[in-house]
Amino acid sequence: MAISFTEENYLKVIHRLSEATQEDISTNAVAEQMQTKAASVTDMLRKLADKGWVNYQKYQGVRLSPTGEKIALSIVRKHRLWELFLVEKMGFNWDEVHDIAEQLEHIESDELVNKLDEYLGFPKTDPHGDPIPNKEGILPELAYSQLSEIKANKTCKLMGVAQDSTVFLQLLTKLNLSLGAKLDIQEINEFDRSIFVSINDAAPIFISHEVAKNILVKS
Amino acid sequence: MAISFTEENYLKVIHRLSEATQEDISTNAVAEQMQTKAASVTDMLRKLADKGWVNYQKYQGVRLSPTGEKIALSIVRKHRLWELFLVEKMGFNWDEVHDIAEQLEHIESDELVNKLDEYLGFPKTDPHGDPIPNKEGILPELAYSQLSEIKANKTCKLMGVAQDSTVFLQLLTKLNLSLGAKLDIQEINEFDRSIFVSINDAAPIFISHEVAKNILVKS
DNA sequence: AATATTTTTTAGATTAACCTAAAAATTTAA
DNA sequence: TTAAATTTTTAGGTTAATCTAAAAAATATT
Repeated sequence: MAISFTEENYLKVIHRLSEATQEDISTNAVAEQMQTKAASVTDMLRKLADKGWVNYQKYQGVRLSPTGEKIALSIVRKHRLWELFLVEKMGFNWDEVHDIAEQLEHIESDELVNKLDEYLGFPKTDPHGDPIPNKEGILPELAYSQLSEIKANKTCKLMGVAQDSTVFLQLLTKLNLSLGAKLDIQEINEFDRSIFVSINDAAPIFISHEVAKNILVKS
Repeated sequence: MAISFTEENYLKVIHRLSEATQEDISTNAVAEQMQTKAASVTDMLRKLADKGWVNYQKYQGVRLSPTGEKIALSIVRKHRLWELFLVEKMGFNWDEVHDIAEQLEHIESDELVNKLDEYLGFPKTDPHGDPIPNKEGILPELAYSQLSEIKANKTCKLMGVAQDSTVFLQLLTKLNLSLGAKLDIQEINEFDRSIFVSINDAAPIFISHEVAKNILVKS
């Protein structure tokens, strides 16, 4: 069945919201992510339900159906492969690729996606540490912790970010924080929960709790 | 000013039709290329004229304005660079890339296009021998002849094709005809204007006039 | 030059995706 | 457990891109 860019974006957003919770996703939550009004979302949810891509009962919120899940994962796969392509092959920085990948993720050609995957060496993660679903739509679960949850005096490694907004990534870059960085937590301040941390054995600096929440690490 | 995919496709089609003639382009000609109805074309031409991308007077046909020409060339540039990328880097055949490039040509990022250009080594032509406009939108004029215009007993080299439909390109591939092939014209048959020609010094074969018209060569 | 044919435009509808404003349902709080 | 607040849906419109059918203009033919 034919699918429009808009429908793809809705499925992607519902998928993203579903990763964070087991609950059904509310109309308002979708509206906020789609930067649109709740009324428009209601219309679209009915349409997506008619097409069999979501389970939706009015006033009850929405979930992806198995077919919808498959479609969403194929979009995520494309998005992340293209992001990696842009960084690895085109020489973009990790904070510059999101918007271009938002366009490229809608290119329709399974053959192209699989060739791209091969060209990149069947990568497991994108430039932000997010896992790339494979051809079968299986997404390797990477069990990382938020830096904000790590105890003082522990050492860990930066494996990913929970956000890929330009401002956030540029801040990390400024702090010399990139994938693979070694983090030694010296101290956690009770007052504002900011973290005093040494990055790659350099002199320690302060990182806000807000930033630490969006940094994913492996012990 | 914002531009839609549809508007881009109209400008591209008007540009393509304008290459073949000095005359204004008729509504019907555009309709045929766009696979749509003349009435829809009329509406769109008025809109494109309002935006300043074409010069259009009703019943008088249409031409690209300088701005429209610039936009059209940037789409052609993207299309051809992506086609070359697909063949050179992704390993597609020259008859498989057209439809994917039709999608990729609408990706909006000057930075990406220029990086792609660099990545491909600032190529002059695409996989079908068509010239690639440079960053400034200048399209190198390649003065090739149709194989159908070459006299008997001459030798020439295959430099491009005047068509990139899958059926045509697959036929050429079957005949062992690809860019750079050496062609020795043995004889031109008066009856059907078919050509008896040796390809890369192999035993000569027959090529129809229709095929020869779509093969571009350099003497 | 008058008529027939073809091309192009206009008029009026349709569909997808959105909107605002108002109504209905659900959830929260007194 | 009612009332208040919030969320969601419905109703009715808008815009872009298309369509069909009919009217108007341009071109070709006798």
